[in-house]
Amino acid sequence: MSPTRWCPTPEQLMILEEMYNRGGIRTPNASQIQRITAHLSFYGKIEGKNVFYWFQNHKARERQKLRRKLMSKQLYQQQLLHDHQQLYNLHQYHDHQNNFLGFNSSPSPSDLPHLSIDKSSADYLRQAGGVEGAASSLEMTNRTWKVDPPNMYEMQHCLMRSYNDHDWMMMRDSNPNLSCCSSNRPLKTLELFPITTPIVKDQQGTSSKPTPIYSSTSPY
Amino acid sequence: MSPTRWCPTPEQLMILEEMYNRGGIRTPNASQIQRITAHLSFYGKIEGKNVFYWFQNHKARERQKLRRKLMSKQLYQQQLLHDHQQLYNLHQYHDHQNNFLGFNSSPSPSDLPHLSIDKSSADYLRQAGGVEGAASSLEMTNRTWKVDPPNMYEMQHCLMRSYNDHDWMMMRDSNPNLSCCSSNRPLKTLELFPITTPIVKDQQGTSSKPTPIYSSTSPY
DNA sequence: GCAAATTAATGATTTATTCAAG
DNA sequence: CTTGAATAAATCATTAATTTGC
Repeated sequence: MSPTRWCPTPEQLMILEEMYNRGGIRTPNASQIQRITAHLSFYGKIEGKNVFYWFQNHKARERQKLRRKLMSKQLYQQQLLHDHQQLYNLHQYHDHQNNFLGFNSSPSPSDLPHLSIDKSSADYLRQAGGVEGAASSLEMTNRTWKVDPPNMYEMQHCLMRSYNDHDWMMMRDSNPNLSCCSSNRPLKTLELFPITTPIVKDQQGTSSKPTPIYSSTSPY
Repeated sequence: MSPTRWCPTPEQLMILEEMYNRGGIRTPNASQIQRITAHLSFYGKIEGKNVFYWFQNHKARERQKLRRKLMSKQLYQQQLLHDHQQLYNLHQYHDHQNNFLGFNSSPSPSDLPHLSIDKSSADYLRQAGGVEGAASSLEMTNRTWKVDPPNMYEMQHCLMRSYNDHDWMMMRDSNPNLSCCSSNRPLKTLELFPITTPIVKDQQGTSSKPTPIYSSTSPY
């Protein structure tokens, strides 16, 4: 039927987040998942596994965010200290990113009563003893900071460069060949114009978890 | 900054499309990208990232087109008529899908033979590079965190299975090869153009990542 | 014909989801 | 479970088509 992956509707997402934040649900068990799924299916197609995965990942990533936040706070304080010491040096720190921007501006569930989970729902969904301290609804964006790059490009993506066109990124070229375990070779430069014809296996569709291009969801 | 974006010449575009359609290239690895870039640079300015993005976008948009096409054919209204009433009934709706099947029926236009990639081109593009990724040291401290203890229910590794309803979870399994079917990754497409020795056999689904290319998410 | 105005394509980024190793 | 990495989807942003009025 639908070869596409689950794409949560805003309502679904909101409900899920409500369950996470207010309901304190972290790792719903099978029957909980089923109930949640049934509930959410009103707002769009969804399967139990989607719910499961969502909670898994959301929990993991909330923790990650929290940790990162603490970390950056530490760094920030260190930085402050450091800056303070060097206040009168000639160094100028240009604007220190801070472009972690938003807070989620999603409407609170109270604004959309129909979407909110009512207490009874939350109750029956709540797992026994499952409510944790719950970092609760701090929603931060994933974005942290970017090191301000000498040039515009060097952003994400490992090592993107902008100057020469062939020096765009340090492309690791894994050769999933068998030899991978026998000896670790040092990095070698890639030749742009290979002289010989490669014997190689690889390219899409070979080698272990292939490049195979195609995820199962692809109708190709 | 970003003065202007890449604007592919007709020749470049044609070659890229040839590579995509006839060559079956979808996600070129690093060395392939370099070679393609080198090749295309004859026809105009281009960098590796342009090639990378092109394949990303083209793949995504082709899939999108296809999906739309399929979508319109199939009764799509079932989803829309999912009413709220049904929710609280003891509905047993099966969302059996698991079926994707299409195979791309290789569109094959090449009206300008002199621009099409010839065999040698395709060959060298299939060469696998030899550089192995530098080992990145993981410094992640394992933090202690009491997992939500109450319900570490049976799931975890695959015991999630049908309850009364559909079996919705196939989860990853220690043995992902067999029987997994619904919508998990490791399915491969056949090569449209097995130019090089097709190593049909490889260690199925075990270890070894696909050709890494680069990550699109690393502002962390 | 021809630009300003609109719209469609598509290059480039960012975000979300999945995979699979530890 | 936790987590980094890979990938797909969504989105942003700019260029090309195209429409429209003159």
